[in-house]
Amino acid sequence: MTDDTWSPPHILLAVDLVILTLRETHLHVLLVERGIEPYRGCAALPGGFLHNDREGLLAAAHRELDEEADLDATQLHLEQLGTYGDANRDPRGRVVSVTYLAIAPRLPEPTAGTDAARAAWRPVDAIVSGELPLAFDHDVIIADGIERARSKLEHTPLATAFCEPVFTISDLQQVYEAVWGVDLDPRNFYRKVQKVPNFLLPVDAERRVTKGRPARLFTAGPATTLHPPIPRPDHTASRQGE
Amino acid sequence: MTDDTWSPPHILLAVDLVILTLRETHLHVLLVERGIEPYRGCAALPGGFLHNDREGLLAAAHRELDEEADLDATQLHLEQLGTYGDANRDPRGRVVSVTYLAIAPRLPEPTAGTDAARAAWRPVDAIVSGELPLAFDHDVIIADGIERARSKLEHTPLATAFCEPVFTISDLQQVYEAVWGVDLDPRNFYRKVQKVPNFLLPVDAERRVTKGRPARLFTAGPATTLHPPIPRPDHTASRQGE
DNA sequence: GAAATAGTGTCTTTGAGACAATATGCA
DNA sequence: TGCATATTGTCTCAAAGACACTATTTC
Repeated sequence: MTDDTWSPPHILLAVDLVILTLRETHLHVLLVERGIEPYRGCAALPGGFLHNDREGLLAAAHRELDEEADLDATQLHLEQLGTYGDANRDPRGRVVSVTYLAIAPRLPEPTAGTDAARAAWRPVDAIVSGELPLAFDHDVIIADGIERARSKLEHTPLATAFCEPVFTISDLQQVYEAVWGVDLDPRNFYRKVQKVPNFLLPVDAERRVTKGRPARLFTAGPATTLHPPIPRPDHTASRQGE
Repeated sequence: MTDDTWSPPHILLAVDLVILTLRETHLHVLLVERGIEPYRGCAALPGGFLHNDREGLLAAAHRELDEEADLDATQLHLEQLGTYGDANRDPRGRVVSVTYLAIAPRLPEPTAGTDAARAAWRPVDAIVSGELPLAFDHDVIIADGIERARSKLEHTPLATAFCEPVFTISDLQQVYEAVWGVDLDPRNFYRKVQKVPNFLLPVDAERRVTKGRPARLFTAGPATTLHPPIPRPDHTASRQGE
């Protein structure tokens, strides 16, 4: 940064959270109902303004996660998604929002009696289709968050962050199918994820109640990137005509 | 965002740029010399504080690109890299910096007589190795920018942004080799990039002066993502020194 | 001619995807 | 038993990488 002269900035810095989870095989995002203008009564991402007392951005994200979603921030995958600062995105003035993407395992309804009482899980389908209008540019932020999650499923063990600490390969497949919005062959998926080194660690001699044959249980391994990756099925079949 | 009470924020918002280019087969980044404290005389990324008069973040990035690098912002690939807001990253107070990654073709030395007079291209090797100390956390920002560029080479036509409007496949290979820091087989590379639909468009019946056989010329095609990708060699193995 | 760079062919290994076949539980 | 889910096997095709070989220029 340089040493420009500048007028005293009247900029407010906010932190907003895109918290994704899986409910009933569908991807959901946590939204709150706004209590005041602008966009009063409208659905919006949980978030808030930065505390100026030397609070770091990531620390602020964790604080909002705790305050608004009543989620234990520890053990939750959290990463910076992007910063949104269009001049007119907030009618109150210049608000720049740093957004974070959080991935959570299956979770109960937000607890009443807390800041999170106004919060609820919403299926992302209703948002991307425009059925559920959102405050500010939060629809764009959510779309970016979903795309980020989709992309990271290919190369990172992010899918395990949607699962319980111990899970079956079928559980894992449901994550991929829900986030990507596709159907995958269970047999090929099974072999593929098992072949990636350090992706899944078998939990010795365990099983689980279901209808058919019991499934082996796994935990997330130490891998940070997947080699080879789990490729997302072709969503753009285009060919060159030379 | 919610409706928290908050103390009036004393936050300064800056925009910093990681401008990468290729010079003599090595990746370089544009750095300026700081004129005032803190870090006076130290190398730093070009950038500056946001003008508060409803200037968008991307617009601010373009403005700094023009002011400090004297580069024509049009035709330059520019994307948001990340936002850095650690509480103590700037001794003057709370400065949150939104960073952008810019990719430029081979460029001349920064023009004298402008804001860019203090600017110079520096090899990234000297920075990641710690030989050239940087102001603030700019070493981390540059490292993140390089990693972003490396990753995007695999799945996007970003490499063409390092090239002139018309280029040979050999030129393109040099980009991949410089950014990834590896050696690639020219014959496999040749076939591979040509096989990706809409990546390269042949320029009809052109050639270029060199020592050996003339090479065909290409321009960037309309592809936004590469199917199949150009895979980065296993970087757990060898790296090239020099 | 030799040297240098551009471009093609071919072989081997590996992974992706389709899908048959087998295993093991529950009603 | 029959059904449902889990797991294994096999086949085909495409892609990655190694590398011999041909093509076209300058010297």
